[in-house]
Amino acid sequence: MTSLDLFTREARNLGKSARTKARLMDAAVSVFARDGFEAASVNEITRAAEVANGTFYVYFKDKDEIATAVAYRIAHDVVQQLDDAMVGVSDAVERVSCATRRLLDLATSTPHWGQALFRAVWIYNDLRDSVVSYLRADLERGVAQGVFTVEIDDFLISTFSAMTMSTLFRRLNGEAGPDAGSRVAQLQLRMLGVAPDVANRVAFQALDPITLTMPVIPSEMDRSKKN
Amino acid sequence: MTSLDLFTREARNLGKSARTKARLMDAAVSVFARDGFEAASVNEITRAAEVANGTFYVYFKDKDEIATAVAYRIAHDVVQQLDDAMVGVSDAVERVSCATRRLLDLATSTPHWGQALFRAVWIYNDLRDSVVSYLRADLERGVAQGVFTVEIDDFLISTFSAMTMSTLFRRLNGEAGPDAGSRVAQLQLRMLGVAPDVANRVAFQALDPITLTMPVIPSEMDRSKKN
DNA sequence: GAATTTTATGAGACATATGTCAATTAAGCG
DNA sequence: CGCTTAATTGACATATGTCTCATAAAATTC
Repeated sequence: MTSLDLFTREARNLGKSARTKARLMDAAVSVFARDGFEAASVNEITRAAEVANGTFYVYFKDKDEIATAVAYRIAHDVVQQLDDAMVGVSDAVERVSCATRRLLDLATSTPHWGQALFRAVWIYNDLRDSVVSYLRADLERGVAQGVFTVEIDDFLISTFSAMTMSTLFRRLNGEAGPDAGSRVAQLQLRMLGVAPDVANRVAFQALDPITLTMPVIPSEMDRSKKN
Repeated sequence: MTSLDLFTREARNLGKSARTKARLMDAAVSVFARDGFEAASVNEITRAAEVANGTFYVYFKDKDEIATAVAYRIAHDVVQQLDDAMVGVSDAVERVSCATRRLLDLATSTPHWGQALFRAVWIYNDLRDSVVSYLRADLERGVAQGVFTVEIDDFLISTFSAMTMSTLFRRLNGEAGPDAGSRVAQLQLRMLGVAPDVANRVAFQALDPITLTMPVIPSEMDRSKKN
């Protein structure tokens, strides 16, 4: 078990069952991050969680189910926080740029979770859609404000997301440096129709250093998961 | 074995050994396309090739080796053809746009191979680099011609490629329609600094319908693979 | 604190994969 | 043809993984 046992910490005061489940989810995050979704095995997860193999099947039907549970939870928290961090910002150009940059900062600052987020968004389409609904709103706002000169539709949004996600991927692999967030934001803004000098200024302007953490809200979602 | 036994067809007049190897490679392509790189097993490949399990190991050390052989071969052919299809086009804007659109058309017209190409480029970094070296040349040409107003470096190229690749992915999944090539080309040109109206015109202008096919050159590369 | 329910355990049946090898079959050739 | 070499086979040893189930331990209730 690593020191990143965040689900566990969250479940500290809940029943034993909730705590065990949380241990498993934490373990899953680190195993997925280390070995990848496909290569990860249930055995490896239970070993990391320091529970017996059979215990796993009390809480999850199979590897896929724990993956989904973890993925949704992470994405939910991340989106929530990014959104919270932007109350008061009304300029669409800034919102779009900030969202990209903050997402990358956050995911990079906790690479385990970043990896998990990346794989989750990659694999689960509906999850991607939910992450992306916030983005759509900001893009449409920009069109309304007259600063974006593209048609906002699924194609654009997917392409935009792909730019962010590929940057996240390279950032996590060390192929891109700390300025990757600003750089991709700049390219995205140019693509959307923002004048190059404005894109450059906004994408590289300092970001007030809000601290975001990975999972925060001790929500009781996924209670009905056990069939 | 599917009807897309292209390696096999190519090896028709070669020795038995070459034909068996070709069967395996064809089988690998379709299994990889169906199950994905990681989920695919050697057993599944030999079953598809209708040869015994042991035969595989005569020709390839393991799954990775056949994957590499197939991947390099496909990428090599595709790049070759795209390049050939553009002799005489000197305008960088057109070159960049055509390359993206033609790659997508080609990969989509033979989805099996498109899948394999996608996964290959995704997984093998050096392969990506080789595909991408042509792109770099065109981008630099555009800067020299004064039509692109970005700095050409690894980050830009990766982002650019990610846009193409994500479009390929969605195209293969049916999430994007036939105009996806033009749309992504348009966005890429805007990103590079091409004026929106020019980007729009070039990306959507008709493409003379050159027929490209997946593997062409019966090259005898990877002869030294057998240790 | 005894009874009852919930939770955890880990051995093991079963499945599927990898890679090796001696035996078998097919090709090529004088 | 018959002989030699090349190619193919499939059983085998080994490994890894999934999931079940009888049972033990812990927690909760009365």
